[in-house]
Amino acid sequence: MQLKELSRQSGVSAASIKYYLREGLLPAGETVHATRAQYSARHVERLELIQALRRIVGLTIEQIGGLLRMADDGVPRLALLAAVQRVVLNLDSRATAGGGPGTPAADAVVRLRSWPDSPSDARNALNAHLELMESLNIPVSGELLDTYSKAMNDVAGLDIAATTAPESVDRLILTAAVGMHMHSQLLLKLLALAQASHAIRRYERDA
Amino acid sequence: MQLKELSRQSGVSAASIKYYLREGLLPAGETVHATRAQYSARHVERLELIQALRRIVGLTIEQIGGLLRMADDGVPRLALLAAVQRVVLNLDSRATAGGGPGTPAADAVVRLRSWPDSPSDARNALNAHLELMESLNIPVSGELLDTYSKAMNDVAGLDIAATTAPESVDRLILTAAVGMHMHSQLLLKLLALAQASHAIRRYERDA
DNA sequence: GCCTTAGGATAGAGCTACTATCCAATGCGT
DNA sequence: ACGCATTGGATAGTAGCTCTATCCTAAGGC
Repeated sequence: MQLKELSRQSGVSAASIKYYLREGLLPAGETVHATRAQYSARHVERLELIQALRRIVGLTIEQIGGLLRMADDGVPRLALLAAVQRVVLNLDSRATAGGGPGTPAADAVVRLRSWPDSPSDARNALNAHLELMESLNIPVSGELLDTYSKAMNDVAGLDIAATTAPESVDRLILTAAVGMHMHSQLLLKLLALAQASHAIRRYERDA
Repeated sequence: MQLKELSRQSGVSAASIKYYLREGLLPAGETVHATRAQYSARHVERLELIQALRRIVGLTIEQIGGLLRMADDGVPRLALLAAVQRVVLNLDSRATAGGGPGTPAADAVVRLRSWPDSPSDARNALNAHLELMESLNIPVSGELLDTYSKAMNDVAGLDIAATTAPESVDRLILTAAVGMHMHSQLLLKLLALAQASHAIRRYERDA
């Protein structure tokens, strides 16, 4: 199929497809002649992936490009999942310069939950975030971290258990990114409702 | 003090202050004469609040304006807190048209946790989100919701208990917004670490 | 042989949050 | 009294992002 047909099937405008080609999100079609290119079902799939990452997950073109380039370079799946996590869960605060000493609180959490103690984006992000909270004078008690981390441990156990390894790398990215986003948002919605409920009870009691 | 001094004390450029005045984020100073205005310590505080909401919490000018106008209109604190929650925790997906029938799953959660059963932004957002997940074919089991909501109930209990009512409304917004944002981000960082830990264990076992 | 399409380049549009410039009016220091 | 600095108001420009549109030449298909 050629550009116009690809546009029709994917629902993405021809101009946008050209833009994605320029930005390296979509591999070039097979050039038959200087002015004719063939696109395949893979291109349709790739476009659907791009749309989902843009519209549902809300990633930027640059972030999507990074993930897709990793996928095309054959990066191992675990590393790819870590990259997905980084962009979906915002682990790349500029403050996240890896390799710092680590906060005592984060170390305590990792020990308490007996999580594998290896440096990672998630670990660095946690350290950076705890330091940020400290610098803002927001207290983080051991009890709070304990409760939070226990809750997240329970949740993550279910999340990972529900994960089945998909066929293609593109689909791995799709399900991982969309799933992570939806689950984290679900968590925040439940948090909001729980907070509101507690707040109502408290205000009623005070009144 | 006049504009230049206000700019110096707050660290915000004079041009930006003018912009905030135009957008109604900052109340006009007391006009002494046609070309002279007096600003007070309240203006400095307000600017610090605006900066925190922009740079730390990442709200848009429009969202900040909405909150500040509510505060200036003397809206009750509980309603103000709900508004803060809405913008900080992203409860305003366009799909959140309140008053729908409600999903059975959400009803079940509310009953299970014995949360006050009143329609609210949080409740609507949860309903909309569950419907969205369903439309995307992402299964949400009762067990998952149970685990998630129990975790969030525990967490919210601590969050609310830690809240002390601040003096001024401006400070209420500041501590609520920054606190909510930092706590929700902390939760996501812990979720990331927990997921990564579970994933590593799983991949190791599979390998 | 003409119409359509590909690819490449470039420019514009719409959004957000500023930033800069220009202006007339006017107070303050000297 | 005079001029510099400052104010509010208006307007325009900038920068980053994601497209969208236009223009062009080359070339294949009917």
